[in-house]
Amino acid sequence: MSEITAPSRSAATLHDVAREAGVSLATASRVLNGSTRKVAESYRERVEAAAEKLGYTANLSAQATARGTSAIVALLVADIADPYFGQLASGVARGADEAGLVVTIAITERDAQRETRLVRALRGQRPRGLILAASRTDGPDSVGLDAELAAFAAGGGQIVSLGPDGPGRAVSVDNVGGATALGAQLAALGYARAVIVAAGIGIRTSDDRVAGFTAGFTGAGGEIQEVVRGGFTRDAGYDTARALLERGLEPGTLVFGISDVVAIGIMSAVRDAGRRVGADIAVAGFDDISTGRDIRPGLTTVRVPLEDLGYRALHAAVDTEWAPDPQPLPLEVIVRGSTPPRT
Amino acid sequence: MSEITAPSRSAATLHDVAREAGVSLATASRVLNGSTRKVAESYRERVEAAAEKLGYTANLSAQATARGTSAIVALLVADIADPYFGQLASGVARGADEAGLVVTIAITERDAQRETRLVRALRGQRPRGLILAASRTDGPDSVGLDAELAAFAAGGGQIVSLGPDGPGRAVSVDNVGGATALGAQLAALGYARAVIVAAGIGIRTSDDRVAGFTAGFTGAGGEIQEVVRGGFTRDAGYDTARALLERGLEPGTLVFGISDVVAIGIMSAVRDAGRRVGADIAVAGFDDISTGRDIRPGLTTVRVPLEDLGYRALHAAVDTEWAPDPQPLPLEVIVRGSTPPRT
DNA sequence: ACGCGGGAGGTAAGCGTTTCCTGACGCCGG
DNA sequence: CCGGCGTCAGGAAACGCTTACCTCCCGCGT
Repeated sequence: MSEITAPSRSAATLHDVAREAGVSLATASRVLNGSTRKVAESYRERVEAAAEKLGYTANLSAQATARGTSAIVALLVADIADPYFGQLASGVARGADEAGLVVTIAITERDAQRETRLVRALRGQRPRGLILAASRTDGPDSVGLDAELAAFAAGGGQIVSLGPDGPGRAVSVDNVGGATALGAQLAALGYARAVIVAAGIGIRTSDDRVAGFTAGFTGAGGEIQEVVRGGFTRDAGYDTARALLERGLEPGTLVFGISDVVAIGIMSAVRDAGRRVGADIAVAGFDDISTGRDIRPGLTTVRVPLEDLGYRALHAAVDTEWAPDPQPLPLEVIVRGSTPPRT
Repeated sequence: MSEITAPSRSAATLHDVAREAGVSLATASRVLNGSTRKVAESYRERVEAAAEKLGYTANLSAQATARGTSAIVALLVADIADPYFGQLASGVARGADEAGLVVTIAITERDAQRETRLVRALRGQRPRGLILAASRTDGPDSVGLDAELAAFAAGGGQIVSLGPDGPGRAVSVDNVGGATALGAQLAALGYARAVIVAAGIGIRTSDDRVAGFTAGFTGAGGEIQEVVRGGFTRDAGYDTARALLERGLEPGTLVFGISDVVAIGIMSAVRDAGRRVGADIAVAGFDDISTGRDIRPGLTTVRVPLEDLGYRALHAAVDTEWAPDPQPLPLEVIVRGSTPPRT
């Protein structure tokens, strides 16, 4: 037992530990926070015991200022309640945990100004890396963002973009290839007419999927009747599909939603219009979020390894050695009941 | 134009700004980072211009060490890909953004040891508050956790628990009341027999919902045939329901899943067993996650304002003035197609 | 004209760590 | 027995920021 430890209002510091162990700050630091230097076993034990006793945990902020580098990775997503981003974030978090890093998360709500503001706020933490998962458009609003990102990069931070042409390192999947395969396979199933519910023009993910699907579908003899624009949300899918249905949609038409979330909205709109998903109006999506397994009919889609993608993004953000994947991750088409064979 | 600014490998510091503006550190600090003291307009402008020019953003780590208090709130969830936690996290993030705080997130994967480790890691950031949303059990593993939480609280951090009897401030909903209402309403719909698929004994949320549902259902003349134990996941629901179905389940039985995620698993199991959800086996859940809207039949459930809950949790974590809600948030029963009237 | 008070900028002492550098000590070879 | 060298603990200077305190100056009252 040592002196009475006042139930302090602030956490134990390294100083406290050193005093308790009867060693210098330097020694305590070396023992507790990975230094390459050797410390005599007896000292080491004393320090460890003291730390344990006091419940000491290094103050990461102080560590960051002293070391000039933080143990933080920032993640920017459009909407964490969206399963797409949820699964992605899962992978990021797993990788961060393995690497002993902490993830801070911010939500853009798909608002460019907000995104700029958030990047600026996150920049304050001097994170090692910043993962941009909020599929953003390069509209006029992006100028402020670019400045923030440039400042971040200038400060030595690593930017990672999901998708092939964002700033920083890129982690991407083969949207074009996956969509092409999907289109071809659905045409082979007997679909002749398709409508695409896409997001805005200029959003690379959307554009690639539209292009791929179009190529695959028409290449196999199908016809794209229309590409309508919504967004990446369930409600966008619902509303867009609803408008489509009101204008009239022939039975047997296939509606391709740019993502599963959109496709799920489409399915609901179809049903609310009194039509049957599958038998009457076929629906396909993209991503294979886990919900797709549980809705009926099951949603035909393209499987994207979202968690894996998040994991890769994390590594792209923090590894010093990094090479872009030689080719984007290949994707797999999954046919379920929402697109029954049509013969 | 001033001297040549080397494209530095590290971000601009307050020092740089002060030099650029030709003022002292103190003045620059006062201008840029909220101080009560007045600074002459001319100085203010100079500093602001310099900051703008250099793309300066305060180093939050340094700020935290200097001020002795961080702008961070930590959030611990079981699984961020689970829509329940996703919606919750949404509310937390929104509140944090409003309050100018940053959220760091960690994922327990429902593993008590991991949770302990994560709390320790998060503690390193000296967050203002720690929101415990990972519904944890108070098993033997919790002793390490309790020590970490105590240490966190001793350091002046505010702990917030979701649910009525965790450590720190509590933010909770009226699980008992909601479940009672649900049970009563379903009994009134004509259901006479129910099976409950719950999580482990000792998990308060599960216990409360079981107790409430039982009270409501039996109170209105129904009979609880069995309470089986799984977990809070979709797969737990699926597997448990599957076992139940293999043992035989009379048509007209109601299966109450402890959460929507579980109920969705149950629905899939029912269908995979060749039975019909609703007409044959009725299913009800709890939470009203957004997926419930899009599956067919719609899932009967109790609406929990998850995002709002997250928002409240954030405020419980950071507000100095705080009083527990006089009574837990009331909940609303939502009857959908998964429990058709049975007459 | 002088003294005094108050307003506002600067100086410097922290905050909790890391890390460079000094210096004590022990061991070896000559 | 002494010098040299290697080892390892400790002192102290950073890191980027905040803030208590000091100082200076201006304007006012008498």
